[in-house]
Amino acid sequence: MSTRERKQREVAEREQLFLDSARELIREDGLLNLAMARLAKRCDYAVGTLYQHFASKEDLLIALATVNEKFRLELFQRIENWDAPSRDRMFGLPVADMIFVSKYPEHFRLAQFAYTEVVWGAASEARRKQALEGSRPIGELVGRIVTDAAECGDLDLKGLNPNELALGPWTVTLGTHNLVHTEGVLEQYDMREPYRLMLRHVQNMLNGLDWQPYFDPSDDDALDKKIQQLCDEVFHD
Amino acid sequence: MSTRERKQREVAEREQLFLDSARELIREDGLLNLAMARLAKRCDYAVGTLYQHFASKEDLLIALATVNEKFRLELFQRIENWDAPSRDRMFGLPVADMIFVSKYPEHFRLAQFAYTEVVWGAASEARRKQALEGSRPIGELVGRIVTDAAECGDLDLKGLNPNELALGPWTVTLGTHNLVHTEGVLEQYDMREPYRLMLRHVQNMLNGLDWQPYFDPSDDDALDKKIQQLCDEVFHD
DNA sequence: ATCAATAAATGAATCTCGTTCATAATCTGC
DNA sequence: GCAGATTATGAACGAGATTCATTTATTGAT
Repeated sequence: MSTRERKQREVAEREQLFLDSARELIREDGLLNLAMARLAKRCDYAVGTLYQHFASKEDLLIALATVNEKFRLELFQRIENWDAPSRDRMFGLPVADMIFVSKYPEHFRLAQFAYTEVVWGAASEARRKQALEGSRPIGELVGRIVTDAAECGDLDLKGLNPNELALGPWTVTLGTHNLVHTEGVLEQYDMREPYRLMLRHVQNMLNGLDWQPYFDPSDDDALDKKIQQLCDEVFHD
Repeated sequence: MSTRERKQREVAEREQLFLDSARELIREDGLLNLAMARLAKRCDYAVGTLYQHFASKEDLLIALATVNEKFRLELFQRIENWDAPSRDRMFGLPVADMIFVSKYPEHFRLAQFAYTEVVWGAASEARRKQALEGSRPIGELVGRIVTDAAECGDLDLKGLNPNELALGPWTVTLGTHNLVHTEGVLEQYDMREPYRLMLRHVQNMLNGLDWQPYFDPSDDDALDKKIQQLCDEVFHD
């Protein structure tokens, strides 16, 4: 029955339109100025229609964060499929995040807010489940890289499970994303290149974990080369 | 003129009352359910009076985050004055954060939100300045510990300035705080003790930075002993 | 003690925005 | 072309942030 399929496609397209426009509006006016009525108007639909897709404003925010993460997962997958030593793949993840941020500059600000108790709690059960389902593959992917490293002898887990070990680099990247979105603070300490420092500190941490082969984080040229290599071999676009 | 002084003290006390009550309300009903009218009522004042202290709701949130950080600074200062090797003092900071969190469990959720562009932007210029002034001593304190470590030979900065180096452990702790307040995620990976992992990963990172003396992060007993030592010698209360 | 001048407190009124739902429009199968 | 079902609409409602005209309290001089 092609009518039903067309219908479904139209609904999906409309949802995409709402989400894309929401992203635009947030970029223009900021997260807290996102108004459901304005969003509906920009899309030439009535507010009621908007509410047929999203149970609440919070529901929409979670949905938006979730679709953003899909693109992030895609970048991560390209890293996973990259034929390189485990340590380079692990290091590739924060590099992928930098690329992700350049495409979705508002994502981590949104995520910070969206996964907050109140927003999370005001989203529908289905939406929350969808969000968790969406983040699971990322966790699994990182877990696989860690497990792989342990199996091939690049890394000793020292009693941690792969997720617990991955938490280290995870907090470094998450903390950096959050600091970047914290007004005034990085400026106060005159740090111009937080993301470059993030990469360096991830390398520091991987060294601290004895993840082989050792990398000299103070060697700026070597870091540049690694990044360049990633861009050439994985993100050539 | 004692009348004027009394007046000023009364105003300051009232401001404290507003802030304390706001903290209570947030703990009870969550951040987004904080209503200015309810807050005023709980304090037995009219909304207009509340607005004589805070230019807006956002202004109040920034003020609240700022006073919380004062207590955090006090804990950090006790670490700084502690007569111990530089590495133990550096490690003491995340331990202080754990104690801080047990006293102000909502602080980092609030901070996450409050330092967001929109809230930050809606606060008064004076309030923002006050917030930055309040955070500066913390940065300086951490910077002093790093500088001290470099000077006494425990640490090689390898081209970073003290703040840039401190950014590493900072992102680990900040990232952890944020993950703790992110609903559903840590549960998904079955991580029961995020703060203990935080300490372990900070040690990993300090090892990666070659901050002497080396510490074995996989030695659970040694970690327990370090924490116990800190509690005995610095936080005996 | 009294009074005018000043400062502070008040809360009803306004405005914005999220959400609902009775009604209108559209679609579906016959 | 039509009855019944489905979907879209936007006016109406409610909650909450903010304002400001009015009331109340304080001060200093007589």
